[in-house]
Amino acid sequence: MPNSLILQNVARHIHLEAEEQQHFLSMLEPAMYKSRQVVLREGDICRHTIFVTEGCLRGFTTDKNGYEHVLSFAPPNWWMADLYSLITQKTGTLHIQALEKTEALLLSKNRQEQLYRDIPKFERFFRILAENALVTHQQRLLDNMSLSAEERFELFCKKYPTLVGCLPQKQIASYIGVTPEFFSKMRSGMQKKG
Amino acid sequence: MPNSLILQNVARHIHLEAEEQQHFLSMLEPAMYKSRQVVLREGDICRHTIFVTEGCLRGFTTDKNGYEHVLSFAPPNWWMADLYSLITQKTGTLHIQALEKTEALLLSKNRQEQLYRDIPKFERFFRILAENALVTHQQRLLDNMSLSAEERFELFCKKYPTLVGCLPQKQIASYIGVTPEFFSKMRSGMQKKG
DNA sequence: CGTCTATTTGAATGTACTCAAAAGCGGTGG
DNA sequence: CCACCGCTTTTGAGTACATTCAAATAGACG
Repeated sequence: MPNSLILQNVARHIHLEAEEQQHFLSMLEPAMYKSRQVVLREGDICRHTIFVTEGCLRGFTTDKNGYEHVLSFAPPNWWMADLYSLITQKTGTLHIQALEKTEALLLSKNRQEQLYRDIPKFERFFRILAENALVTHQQRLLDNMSLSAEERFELFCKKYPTLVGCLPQKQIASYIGVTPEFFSKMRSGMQKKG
Repeated sequence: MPNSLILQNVARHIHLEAEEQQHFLSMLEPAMYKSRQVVLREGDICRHTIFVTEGCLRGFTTDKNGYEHVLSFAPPNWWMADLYSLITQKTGTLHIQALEKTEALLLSKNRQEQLYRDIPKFERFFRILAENALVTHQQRLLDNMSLSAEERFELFCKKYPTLVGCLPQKQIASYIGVTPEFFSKMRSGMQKKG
């Protein structure tokens, strides 16, 4: 079941023969995280690309005042890593933590490089993945610069309707870039209007 | 000269044989833009990946109040495109404009896809390019959420020392996400301190 | 149940914005 | 070469969006 999810995910961009599928799957290690478990902490070297099959991860940093800033959520069918650390194999700044009981498939840095050699199509796959993520991040950057907190929240609701219901407000506040206190006030203010 | 610059840029991530170099170069079209010339406007479909060899481009959006927000600068040796529009071939939201007299090499969408077929190594090249850009944008997003305008400006000065001197303040203000008025006040405030 | 965390509410504060106007600067044409 | 024009930068006053700190309330989980 986790295997079919990831194969389906890969199939969105490249076609694999049956043997290639098996080879790819053989490179993955399953992993389980319990709610709140820390998957990667600031200062660690990120050694895996993570594919979530069940549950939800969050990637965030902690600033000098101790406030957390969420970079991304990874519900099922999403990829997650501290990309800077993964690429450079230097210590990173991202925390990755499970928001609930989470199952994932891990592709180690070494195996990923092996994969590029064995099945070059994966260069294409991860190129497309990176390009799409880049588009998303560029848009989010522009949204953060040009929209009010309220508009950013509305956008979040439109883009991630399934997440809105199940995430703690605190996490959404941190994602759109406001304090939980302000987020709460904003919401009660919005209800009055419509 | 422009050709050697782009070959050097590509060589940072993949090795090309002499014939491959020639084939690659044959796919590029040179382009010249005069100062302030618009390269791509909002609503256009982006049909080329642009490599700047001389001068400087800026990519920005205009919000509903008419304010501009700079997504990126492209000095020599940098790539530029409206990636969303380039990937989807739908109309985009980015403006691209020359900040000064600028020379560039253009790789059309069609040719780029041809390039992936002819020389699959380019899948790797553009994967690495996209991944690095993604890391940069992720970091910038987090910086925008966790740092003050002053800290963001200091970071900009560190990261792009060559750009700081030659760009109009207005453009830097727009990149770090403040109004030109506030940027001016911030700078005069900073000088007094040190 | 009791504890721990998330959410709400309030008051005071601050960072950055808006609008308006003056001053500076660079290029262009007479 | 100077004068003018347009654009950028500066300065100031008033304002707004969002934060900080504190405390009360509500939920979730063992």
